[in-house]
Amino acid sequence: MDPFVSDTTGPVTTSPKTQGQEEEGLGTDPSFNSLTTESVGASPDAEGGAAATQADDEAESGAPGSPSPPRPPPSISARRDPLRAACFRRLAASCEARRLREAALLRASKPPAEKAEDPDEPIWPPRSRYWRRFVELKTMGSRPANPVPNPDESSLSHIKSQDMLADKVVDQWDDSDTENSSGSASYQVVPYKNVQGENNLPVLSKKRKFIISTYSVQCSTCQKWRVVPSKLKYEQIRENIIQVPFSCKYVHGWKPQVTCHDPTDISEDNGMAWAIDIPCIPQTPLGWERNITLRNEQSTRFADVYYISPTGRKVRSMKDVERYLEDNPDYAARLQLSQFSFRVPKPPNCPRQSDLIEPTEVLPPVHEDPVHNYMPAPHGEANHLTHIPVILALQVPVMLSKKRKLNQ
DNA sequence: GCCACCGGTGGC
DNA sequence: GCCACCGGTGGC
Repeated sequence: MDPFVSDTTGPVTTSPKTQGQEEEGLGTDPSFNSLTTESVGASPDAEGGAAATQADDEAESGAPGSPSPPRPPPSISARRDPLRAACFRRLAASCEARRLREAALLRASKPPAEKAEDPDEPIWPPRSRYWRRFVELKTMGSRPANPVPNPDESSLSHIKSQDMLADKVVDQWDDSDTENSSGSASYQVVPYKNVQGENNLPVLSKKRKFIISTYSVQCSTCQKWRVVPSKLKYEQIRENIIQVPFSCKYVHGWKPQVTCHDPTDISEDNGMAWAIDIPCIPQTPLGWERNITLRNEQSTRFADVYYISPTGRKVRSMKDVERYLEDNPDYAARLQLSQFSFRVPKPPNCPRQSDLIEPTEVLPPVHEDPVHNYMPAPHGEANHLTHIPVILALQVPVMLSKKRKLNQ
């Protein structure tokens, strides 16, 4: 039996919360029913932001006719941690590579005159369909029939709105409705007029938020990365990955006919930031939400983990959980502290000394047909200037270092 | 005033 | 060295 096909009768996990989550219809449902992104950390200012924004800054300062004055380059040398600085340098390089790739594609598909002179158009991330849709609607000055919520809305809303969001995503990927915005216009960035009839355009904050938009698991056999279509499915895999090492054969639970012979779904040079997750973290209790906040590159730590309770309370530590359960004995009867974990992901290529796995050894090859073929649009693309999409990756816990030692 | 973000600190 | 915990602080 496929332990990761959760719509079967025998899910691997046995906890009540798992069963409850299974009832939400994960499994083979390809409609991406966990679209909630994890809100993650932001740099307090544009200058001190992640190096992922470096390409953005450079592009802005170098763009002809740019209203922004040139900015000084990020002070990589000033960073405290050389390893972390190297990580972010690689990230910046990958972002720049992605920008160049997509810019080239855009040039090939768009007449030069058209890409013109819209000073509002962002340089990085490259102009995507969402931005073009935004410009299109902005030009039309239309009021969508169904203004949709900002994807940055409270993550708590995901439980009740997963199906709705999934429907929207399916609609969003249907280009045939471009002419008819009623009902299925892009839910990402939609300008509309306020009651005074003024254009209420999205506010481009200076804050740069890391948004976990993609969940990926590494095959224990071929070491290729497989994108997991939902956060809940990802958490199921993560909880059991030691007992049941992930393999490509389990991918058919959400994407049929995938084997180790197929190219990797996603590679580390796709322009997104990566965070390597911790195995065997218990699934988030039903009604709760586990969020990861990536800190900026200058911070002494990579990320923070917190839970949002069903009542909306944010807990940041096990002590917080204890206090919450003391204050809410009704929940205490159904919850155990062991269902919570505040272990944080680590940056890619920056393993802790105690870690055996070096991600650089298992880099998958580049896939021409990346994750977006069957993944929902990352919320991070909703606002290009502020959101940096992050891949939360779960690496197989294999003793690669031993293998390497044998080879040496 | 709230809260996201950050860093200090102490335990292991 | 790593990590859990939590208080300070600045932006909104």
